[in-house]
Amino acid sequence: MDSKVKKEALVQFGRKLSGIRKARKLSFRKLATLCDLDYSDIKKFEKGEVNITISTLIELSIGLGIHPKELLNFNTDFLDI
Amino acid sequence: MDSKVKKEALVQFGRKLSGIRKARKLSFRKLATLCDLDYSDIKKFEKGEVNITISTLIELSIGLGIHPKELLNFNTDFLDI
DNA sequence: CAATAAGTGGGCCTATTAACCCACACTAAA
DNA sequence: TTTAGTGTGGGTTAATAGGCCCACTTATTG
Repeated sequence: MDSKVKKEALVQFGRKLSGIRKARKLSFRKLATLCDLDYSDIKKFEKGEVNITISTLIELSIGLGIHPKELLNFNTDFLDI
Repeated sequence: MDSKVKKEALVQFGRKLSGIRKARKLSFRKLATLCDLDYSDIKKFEKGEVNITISTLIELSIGLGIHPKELLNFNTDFLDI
């Protein structure tokens, strides 16, 4: 797919994740513990550097206590839908 | 993560994708063309055999003309959230 | 009937995700 | 001052997703 769209989607996702984590006042390491993920990876996700899989997204949603779809609840003006 | 939860999430996602595709009366090959994906892979997604990444999910949502979060809009009773 | 489209199952190779670890600087609190 | 917590950047290795291709069977339709 168009790599610009892909990159933008990952950045949007990262911003969403970052916003939710901060709203809960969780540090990277706290969230990582809750999600059973590595703390340094969370940062990479938030920077949009990693094209994560559904299972990782599920882990994040479990750690944050939200529905997985919430993590994709961002603006999609950059998409042709 | 617990592989049972992961498996269940992928199956739920697959069912959702399958339902939306059928509602639009799209064959695997038609949807594959719209999404710029391989037709045999769509089937694997719908069977929950592949832990797809966000960018693939975005491609599917573009092809289906829906918001990406819709593809994760499934029942999450199997999750502890 | 013949041709076209669709469903199904299998396989291959490369890029990269998942899952780790480590080190250092900075801050705040004990 | 020391300790604990945090942000940040960098790295490694095994597993697997992405992106392909092919073959066969089963509708559908012209």
